Amino acid sequence: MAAIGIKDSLKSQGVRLTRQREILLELIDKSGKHLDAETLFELAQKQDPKLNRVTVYRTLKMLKESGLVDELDLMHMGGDQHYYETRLKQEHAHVICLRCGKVEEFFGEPLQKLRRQVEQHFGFQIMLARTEIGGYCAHCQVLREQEVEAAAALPPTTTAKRRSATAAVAK
Amino acid sequence: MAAIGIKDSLKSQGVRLTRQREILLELIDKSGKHLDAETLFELAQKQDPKLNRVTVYRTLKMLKESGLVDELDLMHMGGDQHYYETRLKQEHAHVICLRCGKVEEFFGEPLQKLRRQVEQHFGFQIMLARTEIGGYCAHCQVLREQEVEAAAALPPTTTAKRRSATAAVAK
DNA sequence: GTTAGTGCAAACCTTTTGCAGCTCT
DNA sequence: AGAGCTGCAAAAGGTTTGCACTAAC
Repeated sequence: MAAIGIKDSLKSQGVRLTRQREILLELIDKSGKHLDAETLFELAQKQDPKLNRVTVYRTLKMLKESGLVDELDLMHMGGDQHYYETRLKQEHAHVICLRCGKVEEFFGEPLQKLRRQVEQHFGFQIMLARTEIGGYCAHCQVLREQEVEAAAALPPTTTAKRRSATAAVAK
Repeated sequence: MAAIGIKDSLKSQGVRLTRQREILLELIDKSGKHLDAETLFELAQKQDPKLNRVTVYRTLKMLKESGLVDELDLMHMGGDQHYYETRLKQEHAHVICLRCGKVEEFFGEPLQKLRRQVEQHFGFQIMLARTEIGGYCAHCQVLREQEVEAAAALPPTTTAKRRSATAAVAK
């Protein structure tokens, strides 16, 4: 398990490996990706009911600052919380369906190319990069089409406003 | 001024053009880019002291949902607030210096290429995309180098922790 | 004249901070 | 032993909501 890599990295930085951190590290690394603080907290509490939410935040902050995990927004799909994933060697974009919430990852050379171009163009030293793409997945495109039509047909209440409402995106 | 385009777009959606919205629209469109809600609020208040902060949030939300402005995080440089810019035809990445806070914009074909690849690869319908790159600008790289060395030299207090602290990034 | 939009106050949600006590190393 | 870490409570920061009043069309 890759969590060992993280543990070693932390130890070499003089960070204490507490019971709480062991739990959180395991969860972040093993559980499916893109956990937010609250979810991580709930999972951790199952293993240690005493573990406090604050510890989760403190640990995430530390991991983020150590460059061991990346913080994502995922287009604020479910509110304004942040999501976390262990940092991969390979840069990737997150593709988020605004209807079903599914998150896909996309690896491709345009990302590396972009990186190189920015470094050259600005003489910039890149520490972290994040690409998030929001839209509708193949499956939801047709469902959304139906929803839009249904909404436009039924309520003869407001007229013009109706159209724009279909562009609204869950916050 | 481009704000007219936005106004027309709103009118065609049946959105009322109030005095408050006129003020906010002008500001968003004319003022330098990347305003956050609070700054926008302060600017707007100079023109109308009665204008409420809540109206700013409501207006931004509406513009965002109408696809007229884009919401940015800018790597959470100054906290967790969001930044806004009128949506450009041309997609671009935001390059943020983590030391001085300067934000550069980068236009380049890798962004279009990435977009096309994601659409093809997943059969995805892209509604919005965001690329943010954090690091150190040419100017701050040397300054940071000095700061890091100074920090490593002076305080002989904590030992190992010292090294990791240099990796810490302003939140 | 309607209905959308505004202001105000209060709530909400996520994240941070202060401090006393606990625990890794 | 002792600095680092945790838990608890409380605060902070950003954003949203309920409701009565106002103003745009």
